[in-house]
Amino acid sequence: MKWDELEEEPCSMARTIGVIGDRWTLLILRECFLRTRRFEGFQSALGITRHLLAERLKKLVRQGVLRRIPYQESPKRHEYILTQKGLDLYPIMMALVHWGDTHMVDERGRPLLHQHRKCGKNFDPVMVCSECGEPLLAKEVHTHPGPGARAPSERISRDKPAKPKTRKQAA
Amino acid sequence: MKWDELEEEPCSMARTIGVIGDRWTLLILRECFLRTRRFEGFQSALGITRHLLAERLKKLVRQGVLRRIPYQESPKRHEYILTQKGLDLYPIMMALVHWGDTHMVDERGRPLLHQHRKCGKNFDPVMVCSECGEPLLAKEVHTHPGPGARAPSERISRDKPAKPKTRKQAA
DNA sequence: TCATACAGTTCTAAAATTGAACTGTCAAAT
DNA sequence: ATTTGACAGTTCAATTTTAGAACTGTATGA
Repeated sequence: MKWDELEEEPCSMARTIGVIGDRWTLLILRECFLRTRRFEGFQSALGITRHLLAERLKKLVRQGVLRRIPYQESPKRHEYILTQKGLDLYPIMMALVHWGDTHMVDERGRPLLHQHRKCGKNFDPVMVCSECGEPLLAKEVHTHPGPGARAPSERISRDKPAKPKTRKQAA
Repeated sequence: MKWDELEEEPCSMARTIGVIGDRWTLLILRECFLRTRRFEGFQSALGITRHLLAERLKKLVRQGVLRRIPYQESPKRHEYILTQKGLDLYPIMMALVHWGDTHMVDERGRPLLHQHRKCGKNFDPVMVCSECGEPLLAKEVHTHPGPGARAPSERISRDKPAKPKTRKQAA
């Protein structure tokens, strides 16, 4: 599977991954949300090679996640600013941070705290159902094909139904 | 930056990316949430090379995201099951899907609908503040260093304060 | 005996990433 | 007038990853 094929998969997650699903891109986006806007800023904050940084920024601009805006003439200089499409990545960023806060902190605790302007408190992000407002648990969600689903015949096979025949003892 | 260094960064997002931040790993996890459990199941659903699949599964097991459980003796066969740590990735998956649903669908509409058992409706995931329950907007969140932050002197520089000196006209 | 299911491992070729140097414009300092 | 430094890239060889295909080995059923 080539990476531009990802964007044509009938799967919203695959398409998202096609746009932001690599390590450097995610780190670049972290910096965007931390208000970094310029080439040198990204480069020195991340230690990414200039080559890759240039390429990733181009891709994010092409995808409409960042906008390249001139801030100075001669020599022409540009800032990279999140578009609305980019700002909409915020829940993904927060979800990543929260999982790290939950499962990857050391004895010292969280590297970063988040404060909600509206209520003034440090918070964790919680994902809830848009319809009833209850927190979402994987077990309580059922998926079914939507209008953009691939026809059943095209669908990729999953595990066989485990037709148990006579196998020597499952453990 | 090497990839195991990522996990030692004082940043929860970087650490999370160190565990799940590559394209195949994310797709493997999608399959896990869609109930795929076995090597062949992942391989045929994703078209990933067997080599990479084996490696990624090993890493996810090492990281405690998946557990490798025997389901058959001779030949020994195992299933890969999400641990609680793995199940906790659900908000990340849903956030990825939701962004794709919002920004990457074609005319045909969403490939997959999600139904919440509790309320019976198809829903979108919404990220809210754990303290006040309001939806989170990037603009309304302030970050500040937590106990696990790197000492200020070690901190990486961001853009210069744009000391405007006398430059020829910003556009 | 032969074909098939399953879960890998091994190998080479192709692609992506790293690291370092280089380009070019302009401002400020010497 | 010349040098230095900031900035935003581009170029290129060397290394690392990934892709693609074949191979290993146990066991079942035909």
